[in-house]
Amino acid sequence: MINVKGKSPKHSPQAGIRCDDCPIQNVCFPKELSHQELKDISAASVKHRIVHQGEFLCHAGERFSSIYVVHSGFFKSIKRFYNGYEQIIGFQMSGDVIGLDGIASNSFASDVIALETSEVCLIDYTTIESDTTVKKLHRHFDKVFSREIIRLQNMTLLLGGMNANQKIAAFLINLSKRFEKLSYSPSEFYLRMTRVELASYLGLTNATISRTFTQFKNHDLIKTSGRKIIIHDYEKLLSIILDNSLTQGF
Amino acid sequence: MINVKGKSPKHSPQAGIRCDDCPIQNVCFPKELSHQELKDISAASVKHRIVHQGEFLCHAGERFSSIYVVHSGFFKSIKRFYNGYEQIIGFQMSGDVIGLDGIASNSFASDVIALETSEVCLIDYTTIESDTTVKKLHRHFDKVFSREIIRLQNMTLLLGGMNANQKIAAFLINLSKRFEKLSYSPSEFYLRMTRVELASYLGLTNATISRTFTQFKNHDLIKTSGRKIIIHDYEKLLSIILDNSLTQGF
DNA sequence: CGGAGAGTTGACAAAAGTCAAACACGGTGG
DNA sequence: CCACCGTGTTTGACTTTTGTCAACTCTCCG
Repeated sequence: MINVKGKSPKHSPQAGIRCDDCPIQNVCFPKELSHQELKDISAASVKHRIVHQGEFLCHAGERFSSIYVVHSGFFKSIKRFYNGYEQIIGFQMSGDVIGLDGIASNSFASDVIALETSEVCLIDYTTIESDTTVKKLHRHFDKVFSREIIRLQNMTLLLGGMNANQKIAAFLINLSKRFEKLSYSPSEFYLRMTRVELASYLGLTNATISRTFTQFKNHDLIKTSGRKIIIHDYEKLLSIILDNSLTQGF
Repeated sequence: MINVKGKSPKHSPQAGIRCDDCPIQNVCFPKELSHQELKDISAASVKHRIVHQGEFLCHAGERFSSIYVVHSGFFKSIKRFYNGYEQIIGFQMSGDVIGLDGIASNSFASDVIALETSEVCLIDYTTIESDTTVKKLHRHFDKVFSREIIRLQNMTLLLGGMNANQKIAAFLINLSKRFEKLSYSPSEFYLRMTRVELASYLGLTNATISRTFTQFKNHDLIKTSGRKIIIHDYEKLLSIILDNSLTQGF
């Protein structure tokens, strides 16, 4: 298991940054804003913070209220898995935005840790929302956005951290869940894609897909005939994803 | 090279769907909307379309104006690389949202192709924007969102489709560009992360990172001493990413 | 000067890719 | 109705890439 952990957080003082002469103000605000608008908005909804090396900018699960923009310094963001596996899913430097994954569920989806002493700007998410009736719709689409970001984050975990067995088990379980949500059978369904398409999706080759399906069949985890999939042992599929050692074992 | 292409698009007729009795209406609209609000908004900004198997829902580069929600059927989305390499970055089924990557630059960032005859709902992006002054800010943050989605899409390409040499070349070039944008030297910089962190990010091990750096040094592509990187042959690094065959060749 | 953490390197093992042959299966046309 | 074709799938033999484990080196700091 790779150690990508950060130190426990310490005190985080305020930084002395002003938005109106910030060289990366175009990251935080649209160019079309007048000088006065920018001043007003930044006064109302922007704060600044210093984060020292090794400190957490935010923790996965922590309540979301601000989007962060890196003013100076360097961060890593980490996604953790239930079994303790963790993987870096991004490095952020000056001008990069952190925390977009927090909007979907009002809590951050990854840990972010400073790799050197850094300054960040906090943009208060609640105050940049509009007051009109369309606000609801915007809020809604922000969540859609954020969910897509989380999905892609999970995709990087899968592609960067899993072997072929794990990837395919994860794929099957994911599909099973999605079918169940739509009130279709979670244990018996047809794939709509070819093996080649599946291979492209999972960063594998179709030969490996085939072999792994065969392997899963031989261990009575699933039954397949062509595109039809029957999941026999959901729990074992899950354990393959979570526990690397099992993967080799069977 | 994997063939994940779709057929050339044909005629795409309208589908007969109504939002107010749609089982997945909560995907397109927030729950808090009244029945009347939902009716008004859907009348104003939602259209429907049938896409037959093999047809494109949208092309990368095509002008963006709507977000798509899958009503029924199955899609694949594909990201293409300059050199012709292509990779599937997602499968979408009923309730999944397509096209969020189009907001950043007003054009879609990936091809989306139907794997079976499907119905989609088009949500007109322009009409769901608010009219207040805060509109600019929202529009701005939508772009920030969308850019993050595109970054993660590119990450899945890297993790799913590249070998160690390509991943590391891509990482160095990406970092070089980002430093250049911030008016730092693009050819000489310090890494802020350990080899272990880099390995976690790229889905490799630190041993492989080290070996690849050494290999790059031996071929005069870069010079390293500890965390300091000097890029000697940017063009060759680029060609490693783009051309698989070169990767083996040197 | 010594110790800790980070980085490099070597020997070997395991995973996945490559290439090619064989097989399955659905659709089409004789 | 059946032979044939094309597309997709499975499987085998072999190769390449990357991982694993461990030893060794380097560098920075106290």
